[in-house]
Amino acid sequence: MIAVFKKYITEKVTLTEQEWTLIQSVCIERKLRKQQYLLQEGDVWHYNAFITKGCLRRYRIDDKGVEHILQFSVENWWAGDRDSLINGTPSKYSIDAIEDSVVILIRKEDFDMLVNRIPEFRNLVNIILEKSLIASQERIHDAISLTAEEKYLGFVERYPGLSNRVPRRMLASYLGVTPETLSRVRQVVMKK
Amino acid sequence: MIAVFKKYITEKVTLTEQEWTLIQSVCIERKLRKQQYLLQEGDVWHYNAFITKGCLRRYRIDDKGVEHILQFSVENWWAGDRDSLINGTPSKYSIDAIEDSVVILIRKEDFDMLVNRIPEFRNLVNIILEKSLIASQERIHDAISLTAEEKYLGFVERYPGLSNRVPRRMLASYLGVTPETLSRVRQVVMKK
DNA sequence: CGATTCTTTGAAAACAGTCAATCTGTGTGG
DNA sequence: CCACACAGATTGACTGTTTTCAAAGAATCG
Repeated sequence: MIAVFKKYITEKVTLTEQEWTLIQSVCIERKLRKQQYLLQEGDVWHYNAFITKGCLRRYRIDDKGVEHILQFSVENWWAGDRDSLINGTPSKYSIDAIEDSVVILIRKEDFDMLVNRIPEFRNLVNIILEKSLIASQERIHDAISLTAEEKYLGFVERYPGLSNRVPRRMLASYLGVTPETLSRVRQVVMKK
Repeated sequence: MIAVFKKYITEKVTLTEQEWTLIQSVCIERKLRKQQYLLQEGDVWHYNAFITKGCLRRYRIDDKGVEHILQFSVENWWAGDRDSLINGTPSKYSIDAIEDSVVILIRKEDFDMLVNRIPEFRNLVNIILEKSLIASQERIHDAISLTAEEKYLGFVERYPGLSNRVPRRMLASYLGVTPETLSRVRQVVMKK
């Protein structure tokens, strides 16, 4: 499954063979069964995780026991908890697999080494950061501006594949509405 | 007012005198009167802006003419539209001053030059990016999880100075509720 | 001081949430 | 392979919160 990662990397930046070998040398492949945790709330997160197969979610649980999903990550995207990683603090999030998945883990020290030794890699990481931030801003905008129906339609439009891939209650959680509300919203949308 | 910027920079990283001179050479100071635009929706944004005095807001206007504020920026923080800056696309946002303000503008080309020539500066920029992303994630969590009252209390706690500094209707817009709701929420909170 | 904008208040309507019951689909063990 | 159990999704009735619309009071600015 590391081939997926190589493809991803080489499509974005041009690397020498040595550079790729270096990257590969610090990659840890890990399989996750559906439901399995990659990170549990309270633990410290030490990696960057790239998903080569499957789908993960990062979420928090509030005082009332309700889950709130911050992110879905599928193949060719990254997962992890930046806050815990950078500050070394216990994570507020849990991450688990919602499908059988395969991820590539790179330890923070190794990742930093790659960033320092491979300028192209640094660029790539930076672009990802920028994109993530821009996407977060969009999501904030949607969260504070849109009705439940608009949020749902916006999600379907933005992530066409995902809306049929993740369970509805998780989609509801991601959108910040109850499963019941999502169900009703979908009914209305269907009739149009 | 450039002294504010120098203080900010030198508190975060150690620079040689030449490096600071280089930075200073590309800084453009601009005063903004209350209400004045720094960026108007539809324009392309070419800068990074550091606020040395005052307070700015970045916002969008929806189809119904309602403003939705994505960000407040006060002294010692940054403003701008990353999306437009990086992709060269017309901005979806407007940025204007909600107090008489002073900002330092650095053109994108100059900023990139600084990042390339001054490793410490690159680090600083990266840390800011990371922090912004972490903060955005927190805000998303709040937006999808909290009630109006909790959002308000959360804001007051997180930005104690700001809640009395920005007009209430703007605070409401930032939180994603109507001014009326915020007004009522505040009443309830006062009585406790 | 007058005009404008902002904030608050009130009442009604729209919207989303809750609770409970039913329906559906999936996976498991017999 | 079937039947059953279980979780997820939907539906209905109700409650509660937030919005909307309208108007009055407060603050701000020229």
